[in-house]
Amino acid sequence: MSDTTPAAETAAPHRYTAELAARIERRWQDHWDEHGTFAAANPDGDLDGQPDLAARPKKFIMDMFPYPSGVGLHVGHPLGYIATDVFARHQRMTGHNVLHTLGFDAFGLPAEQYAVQTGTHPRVSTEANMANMKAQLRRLGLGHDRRRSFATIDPEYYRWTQWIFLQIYHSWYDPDADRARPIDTLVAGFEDGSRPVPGGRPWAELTGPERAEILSGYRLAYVAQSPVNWCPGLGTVLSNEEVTSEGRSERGNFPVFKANLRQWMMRITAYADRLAGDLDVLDWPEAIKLQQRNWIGRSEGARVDFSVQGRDDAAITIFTTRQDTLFGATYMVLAPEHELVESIVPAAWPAGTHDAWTGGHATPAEAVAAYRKQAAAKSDVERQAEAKDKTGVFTGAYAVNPVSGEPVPVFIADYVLMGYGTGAIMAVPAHDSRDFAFARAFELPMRCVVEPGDGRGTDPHTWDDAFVSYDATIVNSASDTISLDGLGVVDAKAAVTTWLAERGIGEGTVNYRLRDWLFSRQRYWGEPFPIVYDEEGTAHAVPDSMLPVELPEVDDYSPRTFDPDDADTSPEPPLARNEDWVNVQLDLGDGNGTRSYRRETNTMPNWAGSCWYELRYLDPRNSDKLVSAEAEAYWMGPREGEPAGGVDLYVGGAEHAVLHLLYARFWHKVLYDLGHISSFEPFHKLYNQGMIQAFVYRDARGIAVPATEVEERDGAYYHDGEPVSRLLGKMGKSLKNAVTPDEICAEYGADTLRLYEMAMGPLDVSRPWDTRAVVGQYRLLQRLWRNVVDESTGAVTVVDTEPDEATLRALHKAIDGVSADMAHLRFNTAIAKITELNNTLTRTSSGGVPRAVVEPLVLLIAPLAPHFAEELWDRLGHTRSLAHEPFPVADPALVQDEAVTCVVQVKGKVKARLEVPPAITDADLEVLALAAPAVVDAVGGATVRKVIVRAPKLVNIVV
RNA sequence: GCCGGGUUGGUGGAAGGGUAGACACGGAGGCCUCAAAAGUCUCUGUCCGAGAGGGCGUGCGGGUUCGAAUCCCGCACCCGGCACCA
Repeated sequence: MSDTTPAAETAAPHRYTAELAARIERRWQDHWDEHGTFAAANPDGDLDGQPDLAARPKKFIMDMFPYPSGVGLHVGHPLGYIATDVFARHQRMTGHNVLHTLGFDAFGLPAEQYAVQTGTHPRVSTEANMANMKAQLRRLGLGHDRRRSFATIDPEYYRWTQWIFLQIYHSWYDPDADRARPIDTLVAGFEDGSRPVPGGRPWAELTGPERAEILSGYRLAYVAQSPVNWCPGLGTVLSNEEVTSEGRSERGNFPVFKANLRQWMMRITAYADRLAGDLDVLDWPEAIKLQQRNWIGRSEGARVDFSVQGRDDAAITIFTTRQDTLFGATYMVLAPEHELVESIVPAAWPAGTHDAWTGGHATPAEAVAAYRKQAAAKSDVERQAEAKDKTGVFTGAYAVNPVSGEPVPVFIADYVLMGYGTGAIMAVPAHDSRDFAFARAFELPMRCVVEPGDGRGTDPHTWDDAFVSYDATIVNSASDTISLDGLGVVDAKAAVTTWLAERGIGEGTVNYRLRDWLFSRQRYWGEPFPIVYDEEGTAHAVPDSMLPVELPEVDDYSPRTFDPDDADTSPEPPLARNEDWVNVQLDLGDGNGTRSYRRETNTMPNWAGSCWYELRYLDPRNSDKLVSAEAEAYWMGPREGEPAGGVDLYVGGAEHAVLHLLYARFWHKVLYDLGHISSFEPFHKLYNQGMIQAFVYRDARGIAVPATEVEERDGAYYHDGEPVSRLLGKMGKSLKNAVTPDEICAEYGADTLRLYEMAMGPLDVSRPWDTRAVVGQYRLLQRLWRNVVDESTGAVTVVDTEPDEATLRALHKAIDGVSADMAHLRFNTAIAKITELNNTLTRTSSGGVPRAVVEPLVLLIAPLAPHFAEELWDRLGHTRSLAHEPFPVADPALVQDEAVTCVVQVKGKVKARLEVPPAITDADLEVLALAAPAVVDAVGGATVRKVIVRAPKLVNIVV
């Protein structure tokens, strides 16, 4: 494995080799474990005991925890873990009480699929995978507080996941208080009459199921019959967030169909506004904030009622963001599923109905029924593929444009979605490209009400597309009661909104793209719902005292999957097969005594466990509460610079931008509203690490060949003599390009691997792995080792003489730079500065390196190469781990060089370099520069028009 | 289509509007060695030149500035997100 031959080992038995690195690493990993070096102290509770630690400023540093997959880690996986470890170690050395640990997200599809593949129980394979991953991670020297680690599959953990579910279930969103409150407060309102009961009947007269049905409309977790994403290939339903824009499952890439099913939902839409608004106080990458904002899709506009001609009792309510174009609404469209459609359809086509509008049907009822059937049969994918071709049919009904009083025909068309806004729109073909396309196809009238600024004229019939602009003037928009002509878009909107509100036919509203979160899955390997159903089918919560509802042992835990393309299938939860578990006799403590119940057989999605794990790290053994108030306030409470509170640094992949991060924020806010925690955001600072990529080599058939067997000749690549293509891609077993941390550790040691991963480039950027280049960091450690230890005797060679001033300046410059880089996660440049300093020492200190320089240097590299640094620190005569040793602090007086190179430019070109003192004045420098021979030559007697002096680094002479 | 982010040597990458290419890999050469490995030293953007030196250079085209990889405008390409959301 090592490059060293036996002969060299005899010559240099104390060289820093892979073997020595392995010994050192094992030794220090054991030492840290034995001494609990990375234990973070809580202010109280069973993790207390180190008051001096708990008195320090805290830093809560977190990684997105892993799924314990069966294939093991490749070098890309630990990138973020190493980065947080380096940061955590640096923070520990700058006087912080640091909480850094790692748990496992062990429920869910990947674990289950692997278990199914290997034919073992998910718990058995998952636990084996976790043990394997823990061993792989331990080898990297990650400084985790092991006492705080757990897995989401631990019953003691998912007991609290179920508890939180019940908290959400037992809550409703009070719009007046703008927060979640216990459902009891709602019931109390219904009982005493202070809040009208939906349906109008007194609460006392309602039956149990009727009450349950009403409360379902308020609960933050509720069961509803609704169109959901059904994925036969996975055998489960999926949330909107888990379906790609191509209408396929994010996992497995199977087709997804709309099916109308009774499923658990989470009322995340109640939090849409806060989830969008609170992003402002978070220190997150703008790209991620933007993705969340887009997903939530807040849009301000107005609700407008259009009366239906000949029907005093019916009005069509639409949502628009362009109420300023109301005069331009020349027709309306309802979604095919809209509930009003049937009631507005007349018996016969109105006289003079355009042929193109009827779809060739004899009556409106026939036309509507045919179109509805056709629309329902279309999958989302088909619907999207045909997005450009607008289809629809006239309902035979006319509505009235409320401002102009003109009749407008009402269509149904599938380009209007039932799930957004009110499922109905006013169509303004002149100023909306979709309406324009539809109007062209159906020969509908258009009216220009926003003056085009591009010289196309005001006759829409001559246009190629709609004129869409927010920066333009309204025209053609006047009636007896209102005129918008001459107003800008913003003012016109305000005027229309006011006008509508005065007449009670509309108001300004806000709409969201976000839908409620589909929360149940038909899987075995997930948290059971703490819910049972009585004989009438009414859901009841399992009382807290009966938690956790444990996942039963079953013989057949594999999901029932189907032909991926067969939409005519329906989900079958594996738990439903277990009648003994499903049918129970329970006393729920609600006064009804022991009764028969059926358990809920769906399980929670794998996002559930990751929705709150940050909180459990704080107080992992608490059996009374999910987290003690003191621990939560200490580690996550709001404070200066972190107004929402939360984790100080959360590192993970950008692929969780919407899913995990949105769900976790939602749960956190519910817990905050209910008074369980003091922070109202879970993650204050978020950082997305890049991906480690690897070259994928493919032969003529397009099949990946093992990357290690590929040879390069003259810029081309060959495998077994055959040419292969090369493309940068992901690293993975299936692409035959995976490099494991174990291989690199064996060949160079974990410290080299850590350094290499951190030195490759900025943490947030993706870059290709290059095994050949790892040796560079190995050489750095060897050179630094040699500056301290004699390779043949093992003796420490540092000297106690004072370093010269140049060395001292180099040291303090490095300290200064490395400190700033560490604090800002710029580990690549920190390593460059350490390398530079070490190279300087190697070059200048042949008689032994002064201890006063080596010791700070060892501390500088300690967060990056901790075992290596601990070993040298020990050999330098220190008896305690350096984990809590103060990080070196630069002396400002020594940070600057004694002399700096000043560049003298003439017309922007460098003509001379001067060595000048850093404190030189502009005036002195100008004199020096103008006198330099090379400058005199370059100026050549021309008139100096201007001299720009930026002492001490630059002079620019303009002639 | 809309919204983000990016494009710097053979490679990964450095550069608060002020010496472009730090640090590292790879490559070339020297030293050490019987030899090799390891180590170490020098060179390594590109073109012209024996050399001193000079020209050109941060995806392309403009602009602002004494000075632009960096700021502004336009374009090309790559990556990511959303996608009939009214």
